[in-house]
Amino acid sequence: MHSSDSKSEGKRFEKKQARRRQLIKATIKCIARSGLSGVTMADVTQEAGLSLGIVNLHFQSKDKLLVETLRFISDDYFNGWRKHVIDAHETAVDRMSALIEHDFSRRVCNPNYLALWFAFWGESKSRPTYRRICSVHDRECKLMLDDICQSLIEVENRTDLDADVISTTYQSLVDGLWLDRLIIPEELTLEKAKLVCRAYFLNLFPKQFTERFAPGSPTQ
Amino acid sequence: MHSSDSKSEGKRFEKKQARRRQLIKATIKCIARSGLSGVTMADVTQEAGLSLGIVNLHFQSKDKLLVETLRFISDDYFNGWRKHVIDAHETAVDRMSALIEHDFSRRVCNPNYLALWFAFWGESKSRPTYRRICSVHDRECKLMLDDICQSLIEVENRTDLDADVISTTYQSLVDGLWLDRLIIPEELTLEKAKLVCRAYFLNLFPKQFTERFAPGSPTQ
Amino acid sequence: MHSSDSKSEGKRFEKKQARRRQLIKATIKCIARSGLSGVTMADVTQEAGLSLGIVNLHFQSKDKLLVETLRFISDDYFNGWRKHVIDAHETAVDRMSALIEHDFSRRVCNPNYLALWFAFWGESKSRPTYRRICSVHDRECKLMLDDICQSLIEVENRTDLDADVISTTYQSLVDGLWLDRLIIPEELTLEKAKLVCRAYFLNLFPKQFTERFAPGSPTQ
Amino acid sequence: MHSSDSKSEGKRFEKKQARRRQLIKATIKCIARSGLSGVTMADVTQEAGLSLGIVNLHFQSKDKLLVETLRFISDDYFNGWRKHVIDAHETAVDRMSALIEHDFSRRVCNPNYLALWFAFWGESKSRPTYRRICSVHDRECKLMLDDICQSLIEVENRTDLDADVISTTYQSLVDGLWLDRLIIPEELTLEKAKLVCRAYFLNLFPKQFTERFAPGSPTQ
DNA sequence: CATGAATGAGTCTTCATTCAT
DNA sequence: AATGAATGAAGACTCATTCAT
Repeated sequence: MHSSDSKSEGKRFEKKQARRRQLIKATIKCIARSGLSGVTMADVTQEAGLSLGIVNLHFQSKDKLLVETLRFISDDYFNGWRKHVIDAHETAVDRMSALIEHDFSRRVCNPNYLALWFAFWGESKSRPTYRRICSVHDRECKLMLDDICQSLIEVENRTDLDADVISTTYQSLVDGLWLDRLIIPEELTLEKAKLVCRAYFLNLFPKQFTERFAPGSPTQ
Repeated sequence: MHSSDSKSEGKRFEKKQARRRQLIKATIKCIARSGLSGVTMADVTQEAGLSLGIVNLHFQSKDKLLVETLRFISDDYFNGWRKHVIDAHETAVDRMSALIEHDFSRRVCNPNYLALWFAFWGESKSRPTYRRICSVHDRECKLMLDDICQSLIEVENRTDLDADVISTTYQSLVDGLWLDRLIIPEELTLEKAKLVCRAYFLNLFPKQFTERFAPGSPTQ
Repeated sequence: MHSSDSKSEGKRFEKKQARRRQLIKATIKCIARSGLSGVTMADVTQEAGLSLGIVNLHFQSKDKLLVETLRFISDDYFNGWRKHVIDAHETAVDRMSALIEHDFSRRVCNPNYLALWFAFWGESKSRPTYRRICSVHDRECKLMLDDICQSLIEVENRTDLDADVISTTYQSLVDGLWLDRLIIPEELTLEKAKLVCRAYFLNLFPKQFTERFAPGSPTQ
Repeated sequence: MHSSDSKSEGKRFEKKQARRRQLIKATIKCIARSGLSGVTMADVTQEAGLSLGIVNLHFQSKDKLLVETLRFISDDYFNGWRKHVIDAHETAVDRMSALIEHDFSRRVCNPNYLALWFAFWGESKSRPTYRRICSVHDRECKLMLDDICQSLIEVENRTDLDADVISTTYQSLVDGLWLDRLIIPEELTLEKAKLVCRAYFLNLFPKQFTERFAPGSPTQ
C-alpha cells in the first residue's frame, strides 16, 4: 500500500508521462480534424481510447491540455531544428540546406502539424499565452539563424548584406509557404516550396549554393 | 406584390446593406478581440448596438455571418490591391513598390485585419468554405503579380530568373511577415517589414530598385 | 377623413371580414401542413400573400387567430349539418342517410379538415378554450341526432333501443373513422367508412334502411 | 476495452433503462399537462427531478424523447391487450368482453393517456414518424380483433355479417369514445362508454352477449 | 390600413467539469 | 488511477409581437 521506493515512483511517473503524451497526440489529431474551436474533450478521449474524465485528471482543464499541446509541437519543432540542422552539420551552407530540408520534410510540413500551428496562431491575438509559447523557441531559432546567415555573408564576402534581414526573410518565407501548403496544397508541392527557398539563397550567395542548388545539379 | 415605387425599394435595399455592413464591422472587431471561436452572437450584436435577433434576420446563421465577414475582408483587400497598385501606376517597378506600401499600410496591415486573416486560416483546414473564399482572390492577385514580376525580369534583362518563383516568394514573404506583426509586433515594425521586402527586390533587380530603395535614398 | 356614412362603413366591414377569412383559410392550410405547433405567423401571412404584421392587426394575437380558426371550422361543419341534413330532408331515415353522406363527403372529410380537428383535439386537454368551442356545436348536433334516432326507433317500433346510446355510438364512430382516415387513409376509403356506418344502422333498423343500404342496392 | 465483468455491465444497462423510463414517465405527465407543443425540456427534467442536460444524454434530442414516449404508450397498450384479452381468456365472447373492460379501464382510459394519444394523433399529419409508430400495433390489434369477430359470427351463425366491418366499427367506436372522455368527460362516464360498446355487440350477437350484458344482468 | 425591420424572451442543445463508484 | 453518468452554465436560434414609416 505505502510502497514508494524510487523505482516504483519512477515507473509511476513514466506511466503518467505516457498517458499525457497519448492525450496530446490525440489532441493533435482532433485539432487537425475539427479545428481548435471544434475539439471537444469527448473527441480527444475517444481518439485516445480513454475515458472522458481522464483529461481533467492529467491536465486539470481543457485549456491546459491545449497549452501543453502547443508546447509539445513547439518543442518538437525546435528539437528537430537543433538535431537535424545544428548538431548534424558544421558549415553554414550545410546547415542552411539542412534547414530547408527540415522545414519542408514530411515530418514537419505535414497537414496535421500545419493545421495545428495556424490554429494556435489564429487564436494568438486573443490568447497571450499562446503567443508567449510560440515566441520562446522562435527567438532561439532566430538567433541560430542569424549566426548561420552571418557566416554565409562572411564566406561570400558580401558585406552589403544584413544577416538580420536575411534570417527574417527566411523565417517569414517559410511561414508563408506553410500557409500555402495548408490552404492550397495542390498548388504548392513540397518540392516547389524548397525550390523557392533555394532560389532565394542561390541568388544571394551564388558561390556557396550554386553547386548545390543550381538547376540541373542534383538536389541534395 | 406589395405596391412600392422603385425609389423606396432602392432605399430599403440600401438600408439593408448598411445593416449588413454594420454587423460585419462589429464582427471584425469581435473576432480580433475574442478569436473566431470566442465570438458570440451576443458580443457581435452588442458591439453593433443592436438586438440579439438581428443577425439571423440578415445572415440566417452565425456561420453565414462569419463567411460573409471573410468575404468582406477578402474583397476589401483585393479592391485595394487593384486600386492602389494596378490602377494608380503604370510601370512594374512602380506597381511593385506600391504593392509593398499597400501590404504594410495601416489600412491593410492593422492588428484587427491580421487577427481576422489568421483566425480564418487557422480554421481553414476543417472548413473548406473558408479555404475556397481565400483562394479566389489569391489566385487573381498571383496572376497580376506574375505579370509585374515578368516585366521586372524583362526590364532588368535577367532571363535566368523565374517570375513564378519570385511572385510566390513575395506572397509567402508577406504572409509570414504579417504573422510576425500579429505575434511579435514589437519586434517587427511596419518599416522593418517593408525594408525586408525591398531588400529582396533590391537584390534581384538593382537597376530598377536602387534609386528607390537603396539605403539613404528617400523611402517612397 | 371623417367620412363615415353607413355605405362606406359597410364596405369597410366587409373588407375586414374578407381579410379575416383570408387569414383563417391560410391558417387552415398551414396547420394541416405543419401541425398546430409548427405554424408560425410568418407561414400564415406568406400563405395568405400578406405582410407579417397583419395578423396582429386583425386578430390581436396568434392565440386568437387559432381560436377563430377553430370556431370557423366548427361553424362550417355545423352549418353543413343543418343545411344538408335537416333543411334538405324530412324523414329520419333520409336525414340519417344524408348525415352519413355529409360526414364522409370530400367537403367535410378531407385531409386538411381532419388534420385541423385532431390538431385542436390534441391540445384540448391543456386548452379549455378549445374544448369549449368544440363542445358547443357538438351538443347541438347531439340533440338533433337524438331526435333523428328517436324517430328511427319509433318508426321501426324497437322500443328496446335507446336513442341516446345510438346517437352517441354514431358520433363516436364517425370520430374514430375520421381518425383512421387521418392516420391510415390508404386502409380506409371513404366508401368503406360509409359502409361501416350504414352497416350499423342497417342492422338496427332493417325495415327502414334495407332498401337503401342493402348490398346490391344502389348507393344513394 | 475497459475491463468490467458482465455483472456490472448488466447493472449499468439496467440503470440506464431505469433513467429512460423515468424520463418517459415525466414526459407523459408533461404532455398531458401542457400539450405536445407546450412541453419543454426544462419541464420534463424538472418533473423527473433531474438536470437539464440529461435528456440529450439518454435520448439525443427532444424529438427522439417524444418518439420514444409514443412508442412506450403504444407498446404499453398493446401488451395490455395481449395480456388481459388474449392470454387471460379463451372464448371470443370472453375476449370481447375483456377488451371492452380493458379499453375503458382506469389503466388505459385515463386522462393522461388519452391526452397523449390525441396529442400525437394531432401532429401525425405533419409527422410521418408518429403515424408509423401508431399504425404498427394498430394493425396487430386489428388482426386479433378480426379473429374474435369471426368467431362471434360463427358461433352466432350470422353469416350475413362481416368480421372486418365489425372490428373496424369497434376500433373506431373506441377511439371516438376516448375523444369524448377527453373533451367532455363529465358527459361520458366510463360506465356509459362501456354500455355503448356492449349495446353494439348485444344487438349483433344476442345469443352470446345477452346473459352477460342485458340490462339488469350484473355487469361483469 | 398595411408593411416588415427590429426586438428579446424563451428553447433546445452542447460540452467542460465534477464526483460517486 | 480510471470511469462515465450527471450537471448546469452558456450559446445559437426561433418567433410572437411591436412600431416607425
